Formats: sequence, C-alpha cells, structure tokens
Amino acid sequence: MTETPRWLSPAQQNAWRCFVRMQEKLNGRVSRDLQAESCLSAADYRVLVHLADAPDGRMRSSDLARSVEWEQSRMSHQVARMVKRGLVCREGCFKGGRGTFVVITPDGRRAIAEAAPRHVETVRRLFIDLLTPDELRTLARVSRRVVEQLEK
Amino acid sequence: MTETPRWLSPAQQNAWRCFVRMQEKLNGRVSRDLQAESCLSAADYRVLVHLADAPDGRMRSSDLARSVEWEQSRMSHQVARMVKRGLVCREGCFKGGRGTFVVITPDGRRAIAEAAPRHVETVRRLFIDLLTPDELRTLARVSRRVVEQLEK
DNA sequence: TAGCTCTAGTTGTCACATCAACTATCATGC
DNA sequence: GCATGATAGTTGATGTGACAACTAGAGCTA
Repeated sequence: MTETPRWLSPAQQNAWRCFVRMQEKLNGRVSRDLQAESCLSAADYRVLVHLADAPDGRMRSSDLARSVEWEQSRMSHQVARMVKRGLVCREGCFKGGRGTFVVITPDGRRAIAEAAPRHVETVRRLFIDLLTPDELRTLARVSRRVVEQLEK
Repeated sequence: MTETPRWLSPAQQNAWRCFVRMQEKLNGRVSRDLQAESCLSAADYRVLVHLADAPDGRMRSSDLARSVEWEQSRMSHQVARMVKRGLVCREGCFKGGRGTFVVITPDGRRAIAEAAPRHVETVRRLFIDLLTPDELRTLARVSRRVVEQLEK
C-alpha cells in the first residue's frame, strides 16, 4: 500500500532549500534589526501598524485579530504583553461587557512612528532593492497563488 | 537631520506583503501538517534528517548545530526535548569529557522514515507543484542572492 | 424564565527561540 | 606546575506561538 513517494528533483529540492533558508535568515535578521533599533518585535510592529491606522487608534480585539490574521488567543497574549509595556491599553466596551477595545497609547504612536522609516529601510536594503522589478512581480504572483491554494 | 524615508512603491509594498503573508501561511501549514501526520515538529524533522544522514547516525552537538545553522544553545534545548521523547540520545565523547555526541535512536529513524514521504508530498502539493520551472528557478536565484547579501 | 448555542475573550500549558551566565575541558606559554 | 584564554556545552529567564479549556454575555426559543 505504500506508494513510491514522488521525491523532489535535484533542482526542486535545491530551490526549496534555498527558499527555506532565505526565509529563516531574512526573517531573523529583519526582526533582530527592528528589535535593536526600536525595541519592537515584529509582532509588536504589526499590531501597532494596524492600530495606528484605525480611527481613534482603537479596534475591537477580535477585529484586530482578524485583520492581522491571528487567532484571538495569540492576540490576547500579545496585547497583554504590550499593555505591560505601555504600548497599548485595553478599554471595556460600550454597553454591557461583551467586547474589549484595544487602544494605541501615545507611547505606542511614538514607537511606531520612530520604527517605521528604519524598518522600511531595512526591508529595502536586505530584500526589495536586490530584486529586479520583474523578479518582484514574479514573487508577488507566486505568493498570491500559493496563498490562494492554502486558503482553499 | 531626519531624512525623508524612501517609502516603498505600491507595487513593492504589495509584493513584500504578499511574500510575508505567504511565508507565514505556508510555514504554519507545513509545520502543522508535519506535526499532525508524524508527531514531529519542523525542528525535530530537521535535526533527524541531518542525524540520519550522518555516519552511524551520530554527530557532535556542535557539528550538528553548525550544519543546521543554529546556535548551540538552541540545539541543546532541542536535543533535550528530543531525548525526553526518545528520538535521540546523548553519548559522552571518546577520550576525556569535552564533547557530546547526539545519536539517533531506532525510534528516531522510524519517525523520520515515516514522516519524510508525506512531508515531501505536502511540500509538493502546497508549493513546488504550483510553480512553473521558470518561477522555481527565479525563486532559487533570488533566494541565493538575498542569503548572500545577508551573509556579507 | 430556563435552557441552548454562538461569539468574544482570557487563561494555562507546553513547545520553541534568544540571550546571557555559567561550567568544564583543552591548548598554550610561562 | 599553573595562569590564561579559547572552545564545547548546559542552564535559566524571558518572550513568543499553538492549542485546548474555560468564562461570560447575547440571542433564540420553548
């Protein structure tokens, strides 16, 4: 019953390994740079970007989770840590008690405003500027295709 | 003193976001599938692949760390967890005490042998088979270039 | 109003990654 | 011998992620 597995060709295997290696190194480096320059983790950055964009810098926890594509529990833990560092705060919801708002604080705004330009510069230097427009287009196209398949 | 940051063009921003999103989803899914089908995490898998390839299934801890490109401490923690589950064991080194070997156990060999075909199939289904040979070549080329830049 | 289910959100547990601190062995030079 | 430094390896603290269990309000319906 065990079918012969369709192993990858050498070229495929090589491509996959290069790709995995690149992801690991790039993510590690981008996160480390961000952390070093702004004391924000990639997760912090992401949450702050979304909050700063929202009207009044506030979003319901579940909406926030949806928009960064995380599970609620992950968001809850993350927000708890960010509250402790004063980047955001929680606010009980309007009528009744069923909702929680997450609100960016002035410190949070300052942090993201300072971090953003350097972060963009890092992404440029370590990635974007190394690719031709054509390569970038290919990458975007492939990425969309893979994501689409994953969401099926 | 604050220079105008060179923000990304819409196309660049889009490409970067698609790419990041793809990585997250793909990694998450591949790891989850691996875990579900074989009770191995991506880290376990990686360690086992390298050990199974080594003569006698044994490597010095530091060599193992080097070959999977991890820090020693990460490897040490990982090996500790794997020892607890019986996938590998540690063996004091030959003369004197300065080294430690990590050795794959029969259970470890069984686990990796069972996991590999399904894992390859997953990688194929979710990634490799979705790309044309040309796209795959581009991806490999770009990955090598980015890694090279990171290692400078 | 009691009972049910849905959704929102929190919490605990464990796996994992990183960093700094620590121990132990080896190699060298005096 | 013994100081000194380099290398190998472990450990603990902390932040982070995934998952399951739990709490609690909202809406429905009998």
